[in-house]
Amino acid sequence: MAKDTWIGDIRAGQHDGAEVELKGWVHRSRGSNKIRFVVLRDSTGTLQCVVKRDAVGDEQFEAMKEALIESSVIVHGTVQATDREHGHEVQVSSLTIVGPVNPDRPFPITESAMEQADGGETEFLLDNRHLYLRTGRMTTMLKIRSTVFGAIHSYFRDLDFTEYQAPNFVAGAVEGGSTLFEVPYFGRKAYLTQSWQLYAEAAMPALERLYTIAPSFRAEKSRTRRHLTEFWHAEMEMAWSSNDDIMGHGEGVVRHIARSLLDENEAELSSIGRDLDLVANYADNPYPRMRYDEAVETLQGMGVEIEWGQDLDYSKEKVLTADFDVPHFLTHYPRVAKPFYHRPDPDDPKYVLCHDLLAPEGYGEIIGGGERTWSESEILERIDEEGNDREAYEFYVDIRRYGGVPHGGFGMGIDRVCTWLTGSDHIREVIPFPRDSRRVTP
RNA sequence: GCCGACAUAGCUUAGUUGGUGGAGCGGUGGACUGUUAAUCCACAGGUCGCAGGUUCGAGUCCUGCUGUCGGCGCCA
Repeated sequence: MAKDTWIGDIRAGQHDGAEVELKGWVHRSRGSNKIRFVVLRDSTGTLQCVVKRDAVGDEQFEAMKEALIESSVIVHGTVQATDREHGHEVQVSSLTIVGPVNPDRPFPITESAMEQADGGETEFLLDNRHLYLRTGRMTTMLKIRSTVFGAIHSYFRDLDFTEYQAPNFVAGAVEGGSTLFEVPYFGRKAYLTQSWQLYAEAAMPALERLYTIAPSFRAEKSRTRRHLTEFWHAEMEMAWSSNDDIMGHGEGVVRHIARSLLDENEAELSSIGRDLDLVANYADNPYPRMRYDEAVETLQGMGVEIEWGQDLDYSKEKVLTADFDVPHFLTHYPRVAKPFYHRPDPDDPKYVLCHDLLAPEGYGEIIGGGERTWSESEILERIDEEGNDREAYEFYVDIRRYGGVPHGGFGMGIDRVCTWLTGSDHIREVIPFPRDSRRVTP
């Protein structure tokens, strides 16, 4: 039963002249009542199969004629190298329709629907997501996405980081003010996690260097092309490290992702129209670091209305990054603009030792991180300062009572990185079943 | 939470100052032995999102509702 012949291999010339058994789905079918050209699709590509009535007999020929788009079929035939469009085709000797498609409900996704969506993902394509995944564009995105996940794992594992899992049911918030998804929990309230960070800090004295790839949940009613309510979060935490050390790894992992895409998915990137030189730029060049104050001065110099102490919102990030040709780090935000766990700068406690990584081309923030407040007295002071409940963070504070050390980490929005590196118009383009404030189905 | 758009066949859409809703794709039937979004002929397919209102007459104008999309804020 197992499949052993793949369209990608045939197109690479590995089966020229050979008899093959090919399993796949009908992508297109056309022809006359004596000869049909069936473009077959599998996970590795498409290939034209030539079905002649004389070769397969009336019964199989009629069956093929009736097989609609996305019918699953097994064909036997001979691989032939040709000068025609696909380079290779299969001369079919026999075929079986495995799973037919009902003509009352034909495959509903048309070229015009996809062109019109232009990556914008119409309601129809979102409703029929299980079928949209089969289209070339979505299949390509899923392959690129897989490379990105693999690259994150290989970056951290090659540097002896340990992969570590935090709970997804939690009792309290990480981000001050962010909205949590509340779930019933045996008569109590629990929440879906927004970040593994607090639990990562708990394991930091044990593992010293740790990372995770996990979903995070935020109940924000955001209506933008860069937000999901469930997104994939790559996070790392490291003992004995400074803000600069952490940024080094943020830059390292992003450049490694860009390099991996060039090494493994050049054809896929080209097929969705991505400029490879841009991606190479992101892989090969260092990412500059700029202090918050500098950014504010730059913006003020450009005539943007901004006061010191304000967080930089997306519209300001966009103005700031307009001329950037690689991602830039923004560091040393005002203490008042950031949550309690950021460590105040010992040289000037008006600031915290933190960083955001801003992607170019207007894609916005892809990483947020920095040093953590690590002494008991300082963390209590910061919790009180923000009016948080000490009790809710008891275990978090307790970590610091047993050999606290300087440490830090970051969180990276993997879906945002995928959106940016593929040059996509919308974060929904790079995840199979996107979740936002208005959609949990299919 | 705030602001702004949109809703016509399975899909993508046209529809002029209000006057009998068209097309392409897809489907069905037929023709065709080398097609590349194949081509050609024919047929089927519509509560114009829902509910009211104005009018002799509403897909078109007005009100409300629902849904969807985009932007802001917040963030990754």
